[in-house]
Amino acid sequence: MPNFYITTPIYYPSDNLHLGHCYTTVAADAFARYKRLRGFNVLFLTGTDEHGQKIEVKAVAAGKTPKEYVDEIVANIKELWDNLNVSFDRFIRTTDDYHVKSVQLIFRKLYESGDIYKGNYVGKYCRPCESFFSEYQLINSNCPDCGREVIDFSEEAYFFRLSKYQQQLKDFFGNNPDFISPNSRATEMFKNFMEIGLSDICVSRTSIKWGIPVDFDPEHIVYVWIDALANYISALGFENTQYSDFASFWPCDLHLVGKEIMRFHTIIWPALLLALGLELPKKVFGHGWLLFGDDKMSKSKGNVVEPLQLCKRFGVDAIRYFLLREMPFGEDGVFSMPVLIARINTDLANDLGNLVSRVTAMVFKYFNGVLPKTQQEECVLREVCVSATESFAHFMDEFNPPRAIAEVWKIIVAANRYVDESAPWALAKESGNPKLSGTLLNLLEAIRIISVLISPIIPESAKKIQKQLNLQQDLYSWVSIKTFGLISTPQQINTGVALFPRIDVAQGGY
RNA sequence: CGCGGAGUGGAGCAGUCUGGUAGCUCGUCGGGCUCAUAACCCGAAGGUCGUUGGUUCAAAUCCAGCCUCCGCAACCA
Repeated sequence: MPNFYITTPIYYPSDNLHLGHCYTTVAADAFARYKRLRGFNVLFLTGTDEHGQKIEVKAVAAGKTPKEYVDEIVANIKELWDNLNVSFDRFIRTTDDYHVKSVQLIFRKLYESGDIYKGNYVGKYCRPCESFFSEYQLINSNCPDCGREVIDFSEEAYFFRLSKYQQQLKDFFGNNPDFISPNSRATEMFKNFMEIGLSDICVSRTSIKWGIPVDFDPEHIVYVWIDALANYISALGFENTQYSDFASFWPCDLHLVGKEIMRFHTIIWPALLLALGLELPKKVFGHGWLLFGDDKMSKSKGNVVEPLQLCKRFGVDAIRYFLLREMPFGEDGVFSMPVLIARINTDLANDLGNLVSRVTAMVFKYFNGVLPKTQQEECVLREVCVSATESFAHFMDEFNPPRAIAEVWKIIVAANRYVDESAPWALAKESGNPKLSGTLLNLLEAIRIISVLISPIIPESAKKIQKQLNLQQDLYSWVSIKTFGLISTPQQINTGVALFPRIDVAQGGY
């Protein structure tokens, strides 16, 4: 069985997560589930990046130690992933002992090889904000956050020789055109950074206390680059004894990240790996942002929709479906209540939910819930199912959920049309017409295939549908859905409640 | 002249790489059906594809200029 290693970014638990974080994680989950369905041995990693000044400050304000503070948030995050049915295999926290150990060993290794050296960090500092800025971040020579005066600042720090790897990185990009997806982001990275030239980056701070100390120079705290990025290999057991999956799962198949951290994952991270003599990841995919109204959704702007509340109100799968269906491939998408509700009502309730409902209802109405022994009727659905399954796989392999989902809906739409055109209620009037059971069999078959295809997207609903169909488990495998016509009759099916109740906007649905 | 992305019927988008009668979803209007979650199916109206110019037998699609909006711009996890 081939291995597949997929990661989300590790999230910063300075606050509870918002819907944007959910998007990244749910997308990664859908890919992980899809790969498992295709027979891959998947390792799906997520976690939290818990060090740094912002958390230190937040904890003090809350009257807690940093660890107490993040423990609480991390518990919330795990609850959130649980509610969203995120099937991660491993959860790493940068405060985990084994990670701390790995980071220290990595830092030491790079120092000994000369890729890390001691130098002087020069910048601007805003006292009230306790923040550092580079010269050109300043607005009118003042702090970009509060507008007050900044002072010159200099401290001893360790630097990583990023500049040394410029040519190697260029060569790598040239030889691996698919390394960065989508393509527009590759262009952006190349034009904005590679062509301008890379300079060394500062990888330690003495002004921060909450972090991993450099073990041979404990005044210095390892700065976020190495601390956070190293999670992808420490979680496999690189330079620690907690796990031993490095040999089998590295290099990573897919780092799924937001577009704002592309630079770290496509330039700094590969350079660090080169310095360590390790293989580079196969792909970094930079997705767009979930916009709320017209703004980027962010904690500081306060335009945050509470993910747990959304799940409670509309159901997990409605939220998962919305996120995966609505976000254009690699680009920004917009969230709003009306759009969410429209998606639920039209796609989920009217198309999918109603299809399952009307077909199963007919099996009960005409056959008391047991479809009798019958011949397969030739119909258009066979062709639609086969081609949609192929296209679905194609788009999922390209990490393009919206297009993949659209393929499933081609089957759903065709099945609804098939019901109308074959008019089972008319067939039912001629008692004993074998066409009636044959028609319903075709519809159950289509629903079977639909249930498998959507299982990575909306797993809970897929399971409910499969329970209603009441088929043997092996008819829900990927191999089985390539063939239309595997259900044998007689077949008893189960009743079920409405999969996706319509949201009544007039009744104050939101 | 910092870099990149976007501009397509009322709304949201696909199509642009590999030129060849402009497509999807929602909405609107008309019709059909009655199995179903007032759901489903069919049909219609509606766009000179931001703008100007060029290449071509032919351009939303290629080239050049311009306008508008957005994001990024090295230590902002």
